[in-house]
Amino acid sequence: MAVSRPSSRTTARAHWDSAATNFIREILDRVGDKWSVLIIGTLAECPVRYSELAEAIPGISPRMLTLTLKHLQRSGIVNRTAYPEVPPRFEHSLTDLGTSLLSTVLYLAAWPADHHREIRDHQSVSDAEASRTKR
Amino acid sequence: MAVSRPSSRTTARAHWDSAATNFIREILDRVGDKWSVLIIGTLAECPVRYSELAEAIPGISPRMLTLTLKHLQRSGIVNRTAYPEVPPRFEHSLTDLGTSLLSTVLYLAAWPADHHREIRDHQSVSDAEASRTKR
DNA sequence: CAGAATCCTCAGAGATACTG
DNA sequence: CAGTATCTCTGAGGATTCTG
Repeated sequence: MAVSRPSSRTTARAHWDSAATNFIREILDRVGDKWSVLIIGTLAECPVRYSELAEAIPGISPRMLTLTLKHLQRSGIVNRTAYPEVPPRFEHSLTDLGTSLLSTVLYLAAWPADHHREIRDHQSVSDAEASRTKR
Repeated sequence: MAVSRPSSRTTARAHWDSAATNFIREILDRVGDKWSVLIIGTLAECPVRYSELAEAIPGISPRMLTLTLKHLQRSGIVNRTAYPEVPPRFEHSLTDLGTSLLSTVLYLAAWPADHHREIRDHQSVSDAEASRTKR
């Protein structure tokens, strides 16, 4: 990662340059929220209608679905195509950029799957500690 | 990604099962916030003291640094070691779990770097559209 | 069907000041 | 040095209702 390490010996520690933090913000702005990843994952295979999205993602409100979709469209992740039919149909699909993002997100989602045991083991330990210090 | 696709033909669309959404929540809980990734990245190479972290991460308040560190400790990402010296010294380092998370986060951070051009190109397009519709 | 508008709330984030 | 303790305030997100 792009961390600048000043050559001067007076500053012993590296610090984040603004470019690196901007990269972090860039992805977190796109996939750091509650719904984006789920939407991106749902659009993975084929174009999806608004109501299908709402059905596929339990718990999302129409408001959040619309807002997140707009956000993803602005970010160039999602395409929205209108079909002037009756009843009206709007299909949402991933752009090329969105597809590339999907693959990194899949990588991300693999982490808790791969480390399931370590995560669970740690939790029992730290829960025990918490109850001990509380007493 | 673990998406269940019901075999019944009445439901055309896949929907997220709770295990899959839990995986998403799991990482987002850990790296979805503003500071966690920066802290994890700073701890990458060697143990770091509290004040070094504060210096390395511009703009973080003591409160957020403490809060995020505690959160990461609870999650088993970060170790905190106290050295009973004068002046007191506390070193924070990545656990094994934290190191594994770091590598997936580095992968994540590569995305905006790799797609820098596409992202920028799209932004000029959508900005132009925005100003056109606004008029 | 696919949303837009409106209202509400409450957790997260910052600033500031204090302490073992 | 390495944190707490308060206070405040913004804004993400939910519920509900209305519309092209």
